[in-house]
Amino acid sequence: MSTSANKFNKILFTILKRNGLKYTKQREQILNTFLSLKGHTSVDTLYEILRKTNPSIGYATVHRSLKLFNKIGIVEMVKVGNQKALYEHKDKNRHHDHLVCVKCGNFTEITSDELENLQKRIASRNNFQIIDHKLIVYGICRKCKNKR
Amino acid sequence: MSTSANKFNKILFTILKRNGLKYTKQREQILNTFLSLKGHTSVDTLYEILRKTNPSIGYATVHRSLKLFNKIGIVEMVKVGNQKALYEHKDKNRHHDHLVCVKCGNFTEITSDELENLQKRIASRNNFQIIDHKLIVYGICRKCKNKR
DNA sequence: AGTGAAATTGATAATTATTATCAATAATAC
DNA sequence: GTATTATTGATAATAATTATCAATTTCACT
Repeated sequence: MSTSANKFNKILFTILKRNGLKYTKQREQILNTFLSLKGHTSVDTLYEILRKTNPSIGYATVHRSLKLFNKIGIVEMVKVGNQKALYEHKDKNRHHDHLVCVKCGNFTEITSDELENLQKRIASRNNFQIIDHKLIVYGICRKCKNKR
Repeated sequence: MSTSANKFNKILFTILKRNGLKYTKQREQILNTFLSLKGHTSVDTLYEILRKTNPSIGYATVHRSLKLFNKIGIVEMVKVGNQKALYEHKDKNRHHDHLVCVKCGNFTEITSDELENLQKRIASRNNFQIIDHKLIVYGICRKCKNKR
């Protein structure tokens, strides 16, 4: 096991403990495999990959774990419309949002300090205590624009 | 039928026609009943209300119609997480977004020119042709903050 | 007004993602 | 090491949405 994986595992252990949860082999595997992937990963995709190294892992466990990781703040969940949930790495410091192309379905990640600040102003105007926000901009990406 | 309903019906007819769709009694009823309600309406709620005046109307028709109305731009759809879709009146001129309270589930509508402009800047930076956007801010509303 | 092509409806089945159930197993505090 | 408690894996249940399809309705065109 690599040093960085070891480091992640310690962090995982600490966070789970802090939340009164147990550190399990499955959770370790699921998180490490998830972190080895880039971009946006669905439960199904991750499950299929995990099965190669651990054929006995259960689908429900993968589903539950990703959901749990999202809840305790170590992975990010993105949902667009009725589509299935996708999970992505959590930026350590910056929240990011998404441009979604309605033609090809691809995501572009965006970060914007202006948006973070604007959000705070809007919330304080409404006497609203922000926990999080999700901005999805729908449109047509550069590639698809050029296609026509 | 009221004058305003008549007006809506003409608009509906025009928009349907423009989209190559037919004007039906059901679509008229569904839209008019929907417009007579305030706030955020689910398919189920609207279906139950419609059944009182038209017991033979089908659930699928209500579902399809709201979805269609959203597609052709005459009603707005809001989805939060895995919850069922809610539909709301479309603001004629202004897009609006939502603050969602994670405690009580209530929505607060917000409009922001700053956000509209910011969105445009972000999109143009990414060479992205905007169609629409949805911002949902999750947090705790004034009422629930004061409750504790 | 009548007609024919095409769209819509209503009932219901199918689909899909997610969540619940529960006995067996594993992790952790003591 | 043991008791307690959470988690796992398999699968069933749930819930929203979408597909199917025969019967009906709309509408463009005479």
